[in-house]
Amino acid sequence: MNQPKRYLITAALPYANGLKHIGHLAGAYLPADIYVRYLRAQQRDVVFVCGSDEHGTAIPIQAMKEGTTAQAIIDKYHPIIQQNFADLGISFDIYHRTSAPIHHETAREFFDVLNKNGDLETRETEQYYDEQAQTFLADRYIKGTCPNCGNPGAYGDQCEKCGTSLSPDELINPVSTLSGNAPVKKATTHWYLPLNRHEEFLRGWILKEHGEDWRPSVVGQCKSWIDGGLQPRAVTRDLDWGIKVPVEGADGKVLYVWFDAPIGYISATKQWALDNGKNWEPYWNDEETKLVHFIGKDNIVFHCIIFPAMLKLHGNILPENVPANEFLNLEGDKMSTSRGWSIEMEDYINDWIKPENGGGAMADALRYYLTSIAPESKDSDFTWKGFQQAYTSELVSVFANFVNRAFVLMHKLCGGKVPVFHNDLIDDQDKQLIEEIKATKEKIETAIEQYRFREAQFEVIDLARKANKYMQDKEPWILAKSLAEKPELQKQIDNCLHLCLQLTANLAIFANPFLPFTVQKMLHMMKVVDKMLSWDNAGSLKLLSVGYTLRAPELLFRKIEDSEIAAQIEKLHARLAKAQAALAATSGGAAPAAAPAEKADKSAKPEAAAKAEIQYDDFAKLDLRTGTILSAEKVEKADKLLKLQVDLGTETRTIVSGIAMHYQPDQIVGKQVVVVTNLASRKMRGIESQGMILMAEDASGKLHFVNPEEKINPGAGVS
RNA sequence: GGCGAGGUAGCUCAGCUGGUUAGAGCAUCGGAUUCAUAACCCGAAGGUCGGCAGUUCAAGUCUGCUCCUCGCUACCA
Repeated sequence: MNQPKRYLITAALPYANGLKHIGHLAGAYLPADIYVRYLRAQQRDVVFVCGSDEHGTAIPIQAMKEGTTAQAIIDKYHPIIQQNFADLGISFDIYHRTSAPIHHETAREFFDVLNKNGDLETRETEQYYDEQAQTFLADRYIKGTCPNCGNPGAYGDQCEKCGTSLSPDELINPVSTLSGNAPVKKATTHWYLPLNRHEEFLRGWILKEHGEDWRPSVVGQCKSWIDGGLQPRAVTRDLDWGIKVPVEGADGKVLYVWFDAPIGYISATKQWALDNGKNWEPYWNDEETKLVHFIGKDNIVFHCIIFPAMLKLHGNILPENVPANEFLNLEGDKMSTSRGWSIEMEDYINDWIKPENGGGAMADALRYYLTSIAPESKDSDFTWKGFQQAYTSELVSVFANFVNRAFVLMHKLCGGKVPVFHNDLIDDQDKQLIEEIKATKEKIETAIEQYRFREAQFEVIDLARKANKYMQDKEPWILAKSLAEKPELQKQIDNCLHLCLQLTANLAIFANPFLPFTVQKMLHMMKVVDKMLSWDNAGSLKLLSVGYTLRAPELLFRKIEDSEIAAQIEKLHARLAKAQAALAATSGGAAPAAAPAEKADKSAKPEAAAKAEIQYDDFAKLDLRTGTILSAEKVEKADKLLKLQVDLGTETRTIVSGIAMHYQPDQIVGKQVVVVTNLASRKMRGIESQGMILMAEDASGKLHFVNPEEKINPGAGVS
């Protein structure tokens, strides 16, 4: 598609259960915004849609925790996130929300079409059901003991302490969080999207058609999924928060959030069209529309496999590209809101973007640094020092300094007006600079169109660098000293500054997608209007009219003091300490060691996970005994498992334990441990495990043996 | 364990179908300069291209093995 008729650009819908951090910004929203601003400058027909993802179980769960309703949660976060994006210059054409009626209609229609066409399957399965609440329980509504780490407050989909993904069936002693009762199994029917039917299509479309133009990591990830065998995926759930399944008798069932969320792109487009008197249909149905999804790498499977399969079945166009980014780390560690190691967009805005702190210029400062370290091909690292350095030595010293020099000199040496260019005096340096301007245009075009924003932005600064050198070589301030005896030198001064000013105007065009706030300031100084930023004007040397009076220079950026950076770093650590303390307080003295950032973000902080009260008889069912580890070896093809031989006095048992990440086999031989000896045996990795070792987890997530103060005889009862 | 993506100067990254002394920006050091937010300009130093073997006249670039990081996945009592 060389010149598409129109573009539809999407950025991943943020989940409306909390604030979003700068890693999200760097991963999806910023690159998408740069791309869109670039397209707009080219007068392309482009719509940039995004919005809050407001369904899914984490929303009502969050509501329970905050003691409010699901509706209140989304009504709280939706406007905050929307405003955060606006403050950072992310220029959505619409920031919609999936709770909107038009989205419900759109998603139901979508489901309906697939269902009526026979593109879905139904299956009956056994699911946990809360008899008191008379409802099926979504995974998140079931709690129990984590089979991996023993955390008693693990959820049915994931243990937040150890980060393990779970299914409700794996929980030990499952309990409904609605009534506190043990749930029962009950049959329920659900609709499935049989992805397995589309393997051939996906293989051809992704691997053959886009094997070259999509990012290697995206293609690789897809290939991995397809090769792993695509399975039917449940499209509906038993839950009361979401979009009702549009089928007779499907009461209490809603569309699974992964199904309705991407459809949010379509409903957002519809709403945008309504608001602007446009027709939405070509954007999703016409082959000449270029659809691009900007996402983080955690979203690849949805946007490259599942949603395209849905779109194809529904008769829509498919994405032309899905430029997924990797992750942004923070000062060397994974970013995670729940762990307290993150910079929320809101934090940055409060500390830097408020008018008294720097305003839009500081939004551009963040945009600049995040783009310069964009995790396009691998995870990258945000550091405050790096932020300050990139800002000071590139944005300010090279870019802003050139603009300032050109303006100051123009005012000092050319009477505050754009000087005339004397064509008869043009020299090789002038010609070369002019060539550089034109070359920059093409370099930026090529880079942006291939989603290489880091490189594109580099070219902007690089042009400013060349401009600095040009000015340095020409030295108009030196020439000015001899004007008295050689008045003809004024012509050379004029030529130099004429070019520098035209180049400044070009810089504004080039920088516009990246630094929109700064560029507005430049336009003001040059007394020109937005229209000048049209991409067609790039490369032109007639952007500023000869004789035109320009405003006095004003600094584009303020200085960032070392103390500010030190304060931010300090703040970061303070927040971490605070979050860790809060976690420790609520989860019985333990904090997650390394909860996966994304997963942790989508769920709220673990709450005190007190188990239901039991009677002595319940406890007495356990047969706990001391044992001594006689030998330990790593289990083949399993990262976490050790196979232990444990001496229980009267017998020696084989126990498989998930502690390999914490102990070397030879470290633990001879250790005394406490064993649950009457636990039903279970086979793991082909080894029969005849018991369970009790472990305690410390605040860092490390496991420790629970054992007698002094060594005693193996087989001693514990009670 | 399986799969995927990466591992190139202190940092962030370029290096296409193998071919002159492996490049850029930042940081560092030295010099020059003052129009400019001590910025700009010039110069220097800095890499056995994760490791080992192989193919080749020639490998950062191809093949095999291996180590490390990240992600997905399996295992998880």
